[in-house]
Amino acid sequence: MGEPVYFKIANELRKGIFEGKFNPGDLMPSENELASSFNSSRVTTRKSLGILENEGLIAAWHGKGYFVQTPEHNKYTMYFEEHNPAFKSKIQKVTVVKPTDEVKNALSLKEGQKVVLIRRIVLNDDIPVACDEKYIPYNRGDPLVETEIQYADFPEIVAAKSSPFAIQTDMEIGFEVASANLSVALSCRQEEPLLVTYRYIINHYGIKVGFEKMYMRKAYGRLRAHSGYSFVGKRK
Amino acid sequence: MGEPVYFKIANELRKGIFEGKFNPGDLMPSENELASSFNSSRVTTRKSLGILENEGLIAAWHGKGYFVQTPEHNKYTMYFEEHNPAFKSKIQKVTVVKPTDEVKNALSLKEGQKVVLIRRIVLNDDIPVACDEKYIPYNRGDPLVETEIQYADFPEIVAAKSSPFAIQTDMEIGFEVASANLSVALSCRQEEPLLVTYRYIINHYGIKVGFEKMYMRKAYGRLRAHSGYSFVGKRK
DNA sequence: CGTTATTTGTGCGTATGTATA
DNA sequence: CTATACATACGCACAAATAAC
Repeated sequence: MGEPVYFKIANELRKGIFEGKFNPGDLMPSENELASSFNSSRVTTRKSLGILENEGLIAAWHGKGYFVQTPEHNKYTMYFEEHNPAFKSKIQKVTVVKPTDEVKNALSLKEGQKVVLIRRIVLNDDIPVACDEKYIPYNRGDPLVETEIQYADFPEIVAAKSSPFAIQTDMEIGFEVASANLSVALSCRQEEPLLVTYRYIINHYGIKVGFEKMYMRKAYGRLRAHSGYSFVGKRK
Repeated sequence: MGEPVYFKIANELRKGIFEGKFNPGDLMPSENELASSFNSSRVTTRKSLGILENEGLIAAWHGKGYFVQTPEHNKYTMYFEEHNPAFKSKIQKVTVVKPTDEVKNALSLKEGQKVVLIRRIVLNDDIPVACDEKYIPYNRGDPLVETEIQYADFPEIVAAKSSPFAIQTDMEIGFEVASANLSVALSCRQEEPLLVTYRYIINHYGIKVGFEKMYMRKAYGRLRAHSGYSFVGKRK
C-alpha cells in the first residue's frame, strides 16, 4: 500500500526546507531526534536523510550533523539531441580529408594524419536549418561508418569497441559566420551568423577520439537547459 | 583504516561495467550472490548497488534484479557563472521602463505593467566583452536592487523572500546581431553577431519572476558543458 | 590535554512484504 | 503454488569525528 516510511519522512523534511523551516546553513535535527519524533528507527531515518543528501539539499558532517546546503543556481542540465525528431536529416558526404588546423588541434593529431569527415544536413520541410560535421582520425583500412552515423549518436559510434560508459564528451557553445563552403551546404547567405556547438569525444584513456561541429541557423531554434530542483512525489 | 567494504564492492562492480564485463542490458548477479562472493552481508552489498544505481550505471527491477543501463550521452551539465571571475563588470544603469514585447511575453506581464531594467557591462581590460540585461516586474514603492545585483546571482535576488530552493531557471541559448542600442553599450559595430543566453527565473508557484538576457561577444569565450561519468575514487 | 557526551559512519543479523518467472 | 529477487524496516554493536568540559 501507501508510501514507505522513509519516503514520508524525506518528503516531510524536504517540505520543511522548501518552506524555509530549515534554511541554508542550518543544522538539521540529529538522526536520533528525527527517529524518535517520527517514531521510526535510526536506520530508516538515515535513509530519508540520504535521499535529501543525494538531492543536494543537505550534507552530512561526521560528528556534527546534517547541514542544509545552499542551492547551486548556476548548475544547468541540458539535453542535446543529435537527432532532433522535429527534423529530417541526411548524410551529405563521407570523405577522407586532410584536417584543418582547428580539427588537428581538437583531436591532437600528428602531422600527416588524415580524418574521416561526415557531413549531415538537417532539414525542415526541405529547407536546411542545420549542418553537422563529424571528424574521426582515419587509418588505412578503417571501415567508413556512414550507415551507423545516420541513426546512432556520435559518442557511441567512435567508441564502439570500448564500453559505452567509458566515454566523456566536452561541449563548447559559440557562434560563427557561414563560410563560403557552409553557405552552399546550408543554402544561406555567406556571413550569416550560426550557433555552433563543438563536441570533443574522449575515451577512457583521455584520448580525443572524435570531434564534431554543429552549425545551427536561427530556424533550428535555441538550445535549452534547466536548473533547479524538482522532487515532487518522485517515485517509480 | 582503508576504504569501507561497500565502497570496495562498488568500485569492483563499477570497474566490471567500465571494462565491459557487464554490458548495457545485462542482468547483474543477485544481491545474495554478490554478498556471498564478496563475503559480506546482503545489506552491505545493497548499499554498493545503491551507489551504482545512483550513478545511473544500473537500475533495480523489483523481483528481477539489477540491469546495467545504457548511458545517456545526450545529457550535459553546464555551469553558467553569472559573475565570471576572469572579468570585471559594472552596472551601467538601473531604470524602470515599459517592457518590449519580448520581455512582456517572457514574464507574462499584464498590459501597462512596468519592469525594472538592470544593465551590466562585462569588461576585459576595459574592453566590453559582454552585456547583461535583467528584467524584474516593477510595482510602485518596490526598492531597487542595484547594490545586491552586483555581487549575488540573479535567481537568488528575485526570489529573496522565498526559499532559495523553490526556484527554477529555464535557459535558452541562441544568437542575435547587435542592435543600435547594444552596439553602443558594447562599443562594437552594429550587426555584430552575439551569443545570447535567455534565462527565465520561475518561483515555486510557477510564476516567472525574472528574465535575463546576456549578450556575449566572441572575446567573452564559449560556453562549456560536459557529459559522462567520472566516479574515479570519489570519496569525501 | 584528556575525558566524555553527542553525532554520524560502517556493518551485520533478522523478519516480513511484494513483484517476477 | 513456489522459488527467487528486490524492498522495507527494526535492532544492535562498534568506529570515528566533533565539541564542550
